[in-house]
Amino acid sequence: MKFEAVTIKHIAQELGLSTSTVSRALRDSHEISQATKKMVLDHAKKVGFKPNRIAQSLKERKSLSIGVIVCEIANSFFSQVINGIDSVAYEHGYNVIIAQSMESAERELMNLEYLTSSSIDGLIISVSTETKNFSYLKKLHERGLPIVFVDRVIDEIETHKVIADNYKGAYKATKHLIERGYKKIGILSNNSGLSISQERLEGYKAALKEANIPFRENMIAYCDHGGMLYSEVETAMKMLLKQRVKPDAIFAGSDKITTGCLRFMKHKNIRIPQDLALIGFSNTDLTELLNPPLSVIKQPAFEMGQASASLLLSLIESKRPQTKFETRSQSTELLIRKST
Amino acid sequence: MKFEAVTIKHIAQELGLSTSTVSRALRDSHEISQATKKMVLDHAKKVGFKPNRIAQSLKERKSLSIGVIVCEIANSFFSQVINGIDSVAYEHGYNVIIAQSMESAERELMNLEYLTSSSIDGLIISVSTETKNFSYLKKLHERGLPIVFVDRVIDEIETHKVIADNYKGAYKATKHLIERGYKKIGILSNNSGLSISQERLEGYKAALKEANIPFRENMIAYCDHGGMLYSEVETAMKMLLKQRVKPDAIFAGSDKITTGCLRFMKHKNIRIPQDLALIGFSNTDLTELLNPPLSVIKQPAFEMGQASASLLLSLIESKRPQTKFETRSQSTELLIRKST
DNA sequence: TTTATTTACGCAATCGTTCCCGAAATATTC
DNA sequence: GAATATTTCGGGAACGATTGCGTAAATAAA
Repeated sequence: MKFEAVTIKHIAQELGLSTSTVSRALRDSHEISQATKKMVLDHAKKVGFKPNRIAQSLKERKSLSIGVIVCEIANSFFSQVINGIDSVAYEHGYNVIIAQSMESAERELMNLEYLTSSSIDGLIISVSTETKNFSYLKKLHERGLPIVFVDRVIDEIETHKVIADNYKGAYKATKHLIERGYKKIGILSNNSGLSISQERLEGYKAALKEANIPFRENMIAYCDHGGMLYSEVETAMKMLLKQRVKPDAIFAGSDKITTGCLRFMKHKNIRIPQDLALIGFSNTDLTELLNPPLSVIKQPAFEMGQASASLLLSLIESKRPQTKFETRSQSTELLIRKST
Repeated sequence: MKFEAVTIKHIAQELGLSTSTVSRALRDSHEISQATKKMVLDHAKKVGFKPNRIAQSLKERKSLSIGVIVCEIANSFFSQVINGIDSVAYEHGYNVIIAQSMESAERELMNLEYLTSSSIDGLIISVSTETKNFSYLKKLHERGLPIVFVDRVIDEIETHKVIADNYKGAYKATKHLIERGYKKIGILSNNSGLSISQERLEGYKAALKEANIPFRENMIAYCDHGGMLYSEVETAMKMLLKQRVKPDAIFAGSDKITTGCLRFMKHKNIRIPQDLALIGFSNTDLTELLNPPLSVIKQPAFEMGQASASLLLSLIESKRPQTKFETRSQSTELLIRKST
């Protein structure tokens, strides 16, 4: 099935002009007379001419589309980020091509190859939990592909990065728990290799230290795939609960881990917050409707998406190679509810 | 910033061959000797050659990308649909370009113009609540753009459609309420113009009729934007509750309406299900963690996405214009929990 | 040895736009 | 009125990959 479009050549023929003249008239060049311009424009409108973006891309050597790789679209945080990206990309006439890594380094690599072969002008990526080898990404970056990291960043590559203030968010959450009287605070962390995990762990430790509570290594359990599988949250929680000194509160490190933890506690009939308090990073707008209403640290996901898109566009549209990069850290919000 | 890629021309030059030979060697043409093939392939691999998809698209007159328009990405139902679309599109080497209408007919039209000018090979769309004028879409379809409707379909255009079994879903939900002893069942419907609203209303009516409960017009309230704004759910609920005969149960017609309704009832301290029972269409995986755990009708969103993508691809890749179209209806699931 | 056939490759056009040149046609200057 | 400047347009070459056609050389058949 073909979708026959009208081209500049058609217009030129019907109007007895050359394609160059038509092209210039459409682009409002100064070297075309008002009369011809009007004629061309009118006719173009009449026949519904739409420039072929693919031909333009080939000629201009840019595709006007940006690639986005996140671990999962159907995740409230990332879907909000995408929403933000979409909003500014759209404004600037860019397409957004989305791919999911599903927390798999292999799929991420495939997506990467795929998107770059699709001639994207730039990339926004939040690396998967599994990714340990950044060489391909690095190579792409060195070859000149504009890249912006969002949320899950890596140090090895110098470029713009957009993150939430994970340190402070975790600090605030932990401090809140301490102020509520909890002293044995378990932390359900995302994959230890992730930047967000490390920052959040630091924030957690800082709050403990400030309250003179010693940090215990066995109070930390990792969910290597960010809670994408319920089973890993379950295992982590069981590990935490079979310690000699059981935690009286849990601080969960990601959206899926937080809700996964809540699910676990419900299954085990653990009362919240009496038996065990719960606070975690989460971006669903349903947290206040949960049982109990969940205290959460909320990230400005939409704004983070917007920021990363505008940074990427500035990178793409800059004439000469950038050398100054910024890491934009956006503040999180602590919402205190019944679970703590 | 440019991202200089290696082209066929480079390879040809370095190997002392013509571009045609290189191209043919890469495509494993029979008219190239094994020796040259090997030489080209090895060299291509060494320099990391990736064919320029834009040039291919221009030549082949297809872009290998499909457009998707939904009302909102950050909506559990649609993000799952997109997930399904992505999974099959990716397998077939297609890009997915996503746009959001935000329930606005104007934005939808802009997205439509935008995506088609981006030379998409086909379109999957779930129309916005506001859309009343389908002429642009119709024109596109007549001009040969393959289109598949998902969830929110329109009768005016004959093509493949993928829907959930809305009639049966609504019927099951209403019947369930009746069996639980509720007789005054209010319905919080999505925009009345939408196919899904009509089908769900019919299912609701059928269940009432079967139980000899008369249908009352004032038991139905509409949320014209599908509950995208909390305020419209609030208004609708207030309207329902100020009737002379107040409902003892609510059947909500969409994801956002269902959770919006729950939110409203919490704010008003309405006990669920004692004062008012609640069941609704929803696809969030958090419903069992809500307070109370919500009885819902769940749609096979991921599978619907998959189905629409494969139908679209069959349309795109079919040699001659299709005339036989199917409407694939996928069954919903009734999950009974504490809210009813 | 001559003719037919196959093998292996290059030339050039094509997809739809853009843009560098050059060239009329018209306008301006001395 | 000749020389110069300006305006307005067309020719044609890109962009990168694909492909029909042509052809030289190598091989096979007569």
